[in-house]
Amino acid sequence: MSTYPTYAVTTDIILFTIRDERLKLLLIRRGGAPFQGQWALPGGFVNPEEALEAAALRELAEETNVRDVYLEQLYTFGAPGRDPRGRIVTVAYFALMPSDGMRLSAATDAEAVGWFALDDLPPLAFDHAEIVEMAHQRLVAKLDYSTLAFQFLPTTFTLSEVQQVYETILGHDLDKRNFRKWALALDQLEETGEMRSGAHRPARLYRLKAPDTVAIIK
Amino acid sequence: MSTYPTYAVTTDIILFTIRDERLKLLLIRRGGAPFQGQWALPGGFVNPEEALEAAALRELAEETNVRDVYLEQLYTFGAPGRDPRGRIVTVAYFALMPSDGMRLSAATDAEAVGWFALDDLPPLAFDHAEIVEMAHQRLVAKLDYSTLAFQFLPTTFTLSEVQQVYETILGHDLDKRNFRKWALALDQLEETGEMRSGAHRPARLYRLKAPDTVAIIK
DNA sequence: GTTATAATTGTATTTGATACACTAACTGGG
DNA sequence: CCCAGTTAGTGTATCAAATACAATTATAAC
Repeated sequence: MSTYPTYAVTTDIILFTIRDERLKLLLIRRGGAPFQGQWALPGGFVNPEEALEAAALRELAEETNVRDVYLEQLYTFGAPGRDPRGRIVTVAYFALMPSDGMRLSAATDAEAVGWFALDDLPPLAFDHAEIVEMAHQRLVAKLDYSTLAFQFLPTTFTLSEVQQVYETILGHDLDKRNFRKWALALDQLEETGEMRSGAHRPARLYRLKAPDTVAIIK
Repeated sequence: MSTYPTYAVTTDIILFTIRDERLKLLLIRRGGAPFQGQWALPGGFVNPEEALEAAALRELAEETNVRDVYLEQLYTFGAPGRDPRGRIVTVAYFALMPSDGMRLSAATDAEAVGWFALDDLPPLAFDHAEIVEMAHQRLVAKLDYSTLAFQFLPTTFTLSEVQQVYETILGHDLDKRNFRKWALALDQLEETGEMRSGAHRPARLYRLKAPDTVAIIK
């Protein structure tokens, strides 16, 4: 137990949102070597006194100016050779945020930041394509048995907006009456009493009973 | 990107099995500091050219002489201060094995190896109690939507044995007819044609159609 | 052969998932 | 002010899956 090897540890963040009725992913263009100029997941090295999750949030804020996201650990990637700089162990975090209220800004390591549709990604640095694939699978799987999808919505929302989120992620349409029946039967929503007025018939606004919690609904 | 901190990386393994109709967990008694003499999860440092999963399997074999288990990554624990020796990042793996055919032997770091009922654990070293708790939650959750539980069984088994596994993990009895109907409707089992003879009426033996695969059954 | 024990089997009921079409409320343009 | 366009909102009938529930069969031990 006297001596043991050490490795660099990073966090990478797969941040999803929904824009223009498409599922999108946040990428940064790498400013330095390796893979200079290529698109990659935001992330970076963990500081000595910093929790892993805190490192993920800090990197996301530094590189993209995004804060207040839903975050959960996805998987840890540590195969030898996955980074040309040497043995690097990466703890990947999976994040979701609503479409509104984000302010992006390139900073620090990143020359540029951008949202990409998941079915139209550029070539990615490192093994990031694999990481994104796993995150996508997790997202789709969790739609089924959790209230994860509500993390794509602002604090108040209409049922049609919820349905839109599900349809976008699943990639197909859902029956309106059945969807609403299901959503209300979850016992996770309450009416705000307010209405959203647009160009047409106003819609009731709802909110989550427990806004910051993702419930397992089985 | 010129310099960055490095940390020790370990894997810990939470190995479950079922013995004496109870869910049990494999622990080792620590031979060295810190927490000398306390019970802990098997695990250890990752070698420079070794994949994380390979490290978990190697540690398990070295410390307990257990091989050929079902293994999946559980979670990565990296809080500063979780190990008194310094910053150590641990990738925890969740493992299952059938009750038969195990040969335990203490070796290397471990003074002793033992199986403990999950509801009767000794005090554990480090943050291992937290890790075990998470592994247990994952196990129970996956019973519901996967064929994970079959990894507790040998290659051929009776339906009553399957039911026993479910009842043990869930902690309550299940209706025999409904359970069998459900199990066969999974379309994951096939009859071997053989029977298991015991003290009473012989039972049909079944096997998994895909023995080394855990299917998602939703 | 009698007893004890585990294996095996079916039906009726309840619950949840699905398929499906019309009316209501608003905005904007004429 | 009324008409056209568009989105919000609602109920029922059918099908599938989950549940509740008890008697018979095959073997070993005595």
